[in-house]
Amino acid sequence: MTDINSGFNPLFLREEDIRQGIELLYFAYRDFTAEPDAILSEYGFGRAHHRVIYFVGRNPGINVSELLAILKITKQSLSRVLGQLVRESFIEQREGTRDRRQRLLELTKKGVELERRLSESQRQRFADAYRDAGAESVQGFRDVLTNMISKEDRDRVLGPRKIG
Amino acid sequence: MTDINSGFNPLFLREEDIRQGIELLYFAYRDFTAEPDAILSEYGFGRAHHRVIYFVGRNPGINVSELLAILKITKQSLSRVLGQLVRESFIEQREGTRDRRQRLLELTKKGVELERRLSESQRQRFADAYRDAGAESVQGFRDVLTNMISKEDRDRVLGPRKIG
DNA sequence: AATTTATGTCAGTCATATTGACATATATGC
DNA sequence: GCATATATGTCAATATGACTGACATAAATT
Repeated sequence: MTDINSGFNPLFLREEDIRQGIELLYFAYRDFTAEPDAILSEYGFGRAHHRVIYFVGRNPGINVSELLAILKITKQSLSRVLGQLVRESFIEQREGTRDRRQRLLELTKKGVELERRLSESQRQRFADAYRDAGAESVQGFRDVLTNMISKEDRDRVLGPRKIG
Repeated sequence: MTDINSGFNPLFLREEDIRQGIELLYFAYRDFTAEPDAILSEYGFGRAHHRVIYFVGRNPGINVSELLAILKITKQSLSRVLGQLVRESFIEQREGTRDRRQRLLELTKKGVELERRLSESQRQRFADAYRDAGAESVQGFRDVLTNMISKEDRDRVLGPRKIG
């Protein structure tokens, strides 16, 4: 096995490809979240708050059930985080019109500002990667990641959602 | 702003690209870790154990400091997880030869088996995504993710490491 | 009127991370 | 050889974000 990189052993190469893919995903995800995490800590928030702010911003008027379905966490877990965001006026709730039991969520002006600030750092990182890798690479990036996502979640990323 | 998808507003489209990238990364990472997480819970382990097993497997003979540098966690955090893995014979330690203070880590047979089992589920997911997206896409995937990783970590993923 | 649904809340637990302080053994520089 | 730096370990306290289980309320549905 001295010919590791010469293509004699495709099975080994495949294994190496996988390992590289795993590491790329691990490090990219970690670095991608590092800066938002730092911003959030200024507010005493964590990554969970970011996710709530993100998906409420992305789906204005979303109700609690649908938010839980996207995040795949329990209502007890969401409760504390969402409660904080509402109390500190990053998110506001209104009663559902068709169903008055629902709480429809949306970002306040303050919430929109924080969301912008958080995505800006990610936008920058993405834009840099986009520029350095080129448009074709970006399409490949999308295709591979999309295929890695379970069907259920895939619709969420790709499909034009109508919520609320 | 009725022409959202017609290309009149490149700034908006760029914004949409970013959002899609963010979501792809979020969902892909979550789904990618879901199956290993389930396997780990059989052993009473969590994702932290996976990371330790993974990087020790990838770098046999790694010492504690270098492992800490890769994981970017505190030694107190590592301690509990690594301690468990050592006590339960997934990882063994030997004294450094050049420096007897060092604990050089490697997987036991049992550890290698668990590592295999964990990566197998990820290998499968990656292989499926690879097949569906095609070889060119995989290269794009790699390029974009690589550019998203901070320089420091980039060497870790790409460079041939010699540790121990 | 009975049941289901949307949401909330109380209480306890767990995993993973943190900071700070201190301990020990070994290596290294003067 | 002594002083200092390094590699590692450990005790203690704390925070975040997740979990399960049980119970409560209001509104919608059948």
